Amino acid sequence: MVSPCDYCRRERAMVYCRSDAACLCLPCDRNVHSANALTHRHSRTLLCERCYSQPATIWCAEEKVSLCQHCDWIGHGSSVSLMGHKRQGISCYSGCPSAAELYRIWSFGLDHPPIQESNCKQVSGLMSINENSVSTYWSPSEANNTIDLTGLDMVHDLEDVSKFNTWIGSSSASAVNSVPCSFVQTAGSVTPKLCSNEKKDFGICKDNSLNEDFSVDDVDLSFENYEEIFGDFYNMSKFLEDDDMDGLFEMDMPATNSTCQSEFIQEVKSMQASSGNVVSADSVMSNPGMNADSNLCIPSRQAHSSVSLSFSSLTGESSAGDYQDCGISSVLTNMVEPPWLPACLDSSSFSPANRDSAVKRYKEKKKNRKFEKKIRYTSRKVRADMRKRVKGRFVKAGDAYDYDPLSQARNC
DNA sequence: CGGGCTTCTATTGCCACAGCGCTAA
DNA sequence: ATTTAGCGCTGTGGCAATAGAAGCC
Repeated sequence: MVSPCDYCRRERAMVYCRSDAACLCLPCDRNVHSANALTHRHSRTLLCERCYSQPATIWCAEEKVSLCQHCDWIGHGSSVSLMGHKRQGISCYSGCPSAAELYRIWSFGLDHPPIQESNCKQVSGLMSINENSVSTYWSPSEANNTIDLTGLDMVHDLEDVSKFNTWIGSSSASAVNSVPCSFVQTAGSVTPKLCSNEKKDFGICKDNSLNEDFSVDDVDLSFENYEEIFGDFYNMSKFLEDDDMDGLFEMDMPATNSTCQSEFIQEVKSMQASSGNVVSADSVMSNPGMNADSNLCIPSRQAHSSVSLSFSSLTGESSAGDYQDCGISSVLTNMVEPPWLPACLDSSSFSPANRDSAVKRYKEKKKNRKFEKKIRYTSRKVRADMRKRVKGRFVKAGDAYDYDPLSQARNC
């Protein structure tokens, strides 16, 4: 039974917002979550196409359906034949991603992008981070859970793991959650570990460092007219045939190097220490399809290293569980390789010159980045500065006060 | 090792009201 | 089509209350 959008009650619900516990159609998803900065951070994912009530965590490439853990378990865990289905993790996104980015996120098995560039209208929005699994899950009979390290053409001499998060077989919880890797923080070092039963210290980097160069800056993403774009989402073959998605987004392209990674680790540690909370990202977008299948134009490692990520408010406004559910925790723990990447980037666009330019732009933006309070209305500030208070609260003009900002005594 | 206590730090809510943005006349 | 009036909402800063973490016994 197809679920109607909880908001408009007219369109078919396609995404599930964990924060709102609501099933939304894409236009409403955008409307609701562009309302303010808080709703902007709500993590959403596809809706399970079986039960239409739970967030999907799995994309079954064979059946071409998105499934929640429960439905996946029922569907794939019970039958030997179905167990062999090739599946990918579906992760969450937040903010207001563009049509192209949503396409990239959910491009499992798509041959063509859903839109043309002209459909992509830029408005403010946080690009989110792809939570990409780091390892490849195979059925035990195939590879004994070995991690597929193919395709790791290390530009920066990093030891890394495959970006593919496709697996076959009955998915374990860790696999389904697409959180195959996390860090164990020890004194002075960060050691990655597999969350699955099989531990393998594959080493994010030789010096246990991560890439600092995640852009905190916003990346504008958005699109309008979801209907046009995703109206037939489930019939992917009808998507438009313009697959030239390059250039749709200008992305910061930070370099990956061990020094920066080390600094970044320290930043993360610092944030963890200061927040006392699980470090989480406010904007998380995943794109398992984009690199999970070789048919989908797997980007090069170099390309991965050049992707900008948008982090802010790392203190976690949503519950840790929310982020964990959608694998965001592993975004930070797996940040060795920013996974958010256009599906079919031409490798030539990551030439050394472009890369240097991108790095330069990134550095400049980072340098100029300010987290200080921003006054939007100076007139209101002036008024507030002049206003008299009682215990910090504004009082009516003429009322007795205990704080006069204009008082010389207070100002000294 | 866990509980209770203290200390420290960070976050949140409150207040009045000018002015913004929108709608209706 | 333009102007005006009215209304609801936003944002501004300092303080107190609250929450949470850390340290100690």
